[in-house]
Amino acid sequence: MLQSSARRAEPGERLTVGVAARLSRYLQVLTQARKMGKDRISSQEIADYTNINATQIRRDLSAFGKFGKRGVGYNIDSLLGEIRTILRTQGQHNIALIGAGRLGQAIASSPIFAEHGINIAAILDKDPEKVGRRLGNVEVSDYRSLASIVQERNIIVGVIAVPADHAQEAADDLVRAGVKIIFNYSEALLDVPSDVAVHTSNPAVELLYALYFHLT
Amino acid sequence: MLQSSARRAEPGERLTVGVAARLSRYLQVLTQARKMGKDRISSQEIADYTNINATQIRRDLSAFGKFGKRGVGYNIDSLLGEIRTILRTQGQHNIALIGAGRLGQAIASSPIFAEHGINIAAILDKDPEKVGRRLGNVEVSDYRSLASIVQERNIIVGVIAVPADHAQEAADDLVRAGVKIIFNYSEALLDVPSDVAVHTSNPAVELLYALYFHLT
DNA sequence: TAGATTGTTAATCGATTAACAATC
DNA sequence: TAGATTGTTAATCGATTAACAATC
Repeated sequence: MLQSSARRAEPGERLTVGVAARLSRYLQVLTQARKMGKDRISSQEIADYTNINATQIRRDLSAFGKFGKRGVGYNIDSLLGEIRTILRTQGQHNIALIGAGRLGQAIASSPIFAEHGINIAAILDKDPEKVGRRLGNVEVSDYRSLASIVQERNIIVGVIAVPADHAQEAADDLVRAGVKIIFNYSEALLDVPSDVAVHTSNPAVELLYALYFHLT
Repeated sequence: MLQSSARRAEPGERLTVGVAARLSRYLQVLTQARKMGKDRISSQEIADYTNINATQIRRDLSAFGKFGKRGVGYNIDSLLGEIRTILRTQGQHNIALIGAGRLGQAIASSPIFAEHGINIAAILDKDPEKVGRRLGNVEVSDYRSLASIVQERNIIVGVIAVPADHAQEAADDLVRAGVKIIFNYSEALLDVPSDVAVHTSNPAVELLYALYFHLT
């Protein structure tokens, strides 16, 4: 028997939610560490930046292969490649940004998406003043052309950066255009069909939760 | 023996990370549902908005008391009060926003913090052009007065909304001023003492993770 | 070699879920 | 009453952690 008792994940196997979330965070740390000129990193260093236990990190990684060197750590470039393969995020992904207001402008001008191979392929707004202007590298399009743009530019994610009172309308239009993943930066609760995934980002909620651990 | 086998949490007991995170999310849903004019809600409705299992929600809540009515659901106002008591977030909390650029402006003009009793008590920027202007209800202060403002205005949280290359400097200055909770909206990794909690928000990382479940 | 760090085990703890009686 | 939904049990599964041999 060559098979050891340690379980190694099958290639086609689906990750659990927890593992996928943690691998994504390792990806961010590795990306930044590389930018800072490092070429290797230990599980303890990743732990310091993510607040994820170092043993857990080694365990997560060793489920897919032996990526590290004992006594040395992990090579950042090769680990980045391994995790991208596991998460299947090697390619380029196109997203549409709804809303060219202050938040939309902040998102469009941030390098945060490009760094991870995510391409803002369209920015849409209803305001004629904003249509035609450039934000980042993208020209703002008329909101009414949402459906055709989603189809033409192969967009799979919609990012909602409009005030709460227009968020549901944007979600409805994205769903009608065929988008299955929505990131919601308004505080509104969105009603969508069950095959559409909504991620609502609410800094205030995260803050309340952080405060709890500070106050106790 | 009046004591049942179901364990009820002690008043002084510390919540686990998972419970505190989920309670915070219930808080958000309840806040929004109330704004939409509802006065009661079922565990299934909360489940639909949070993607947290309805049984888990009932279990989380029943650990602290019998807050619902069978056949009816939960009263939104009273449940809000109960959760706020559990999370000890009844009061007003003061935060400082570092950076009055596009992201800072978006955060300052959003109702998302005020809705949860979080008060943006100061906004700081290095740019003389921005100092003195008003964002939301707050006048932008000179970055150099950070330390004195943190002390005077009883600020316990710093929100970093500056470009990555200035984020570490902002973190260092916040730590020196005595702030123990930092929200980092840049993509930089921050080095801070171990008694300071850093929450880095990275939409790209969350997106990669959402994509994984979409693609598989 | 000596020191550092991985990969793995084993044990524990909390999260998750289906099912259903209780009860509004 | 009939229908709906909570509160609770019981069973399972994944997360977490300390410890340490393997090995770079």
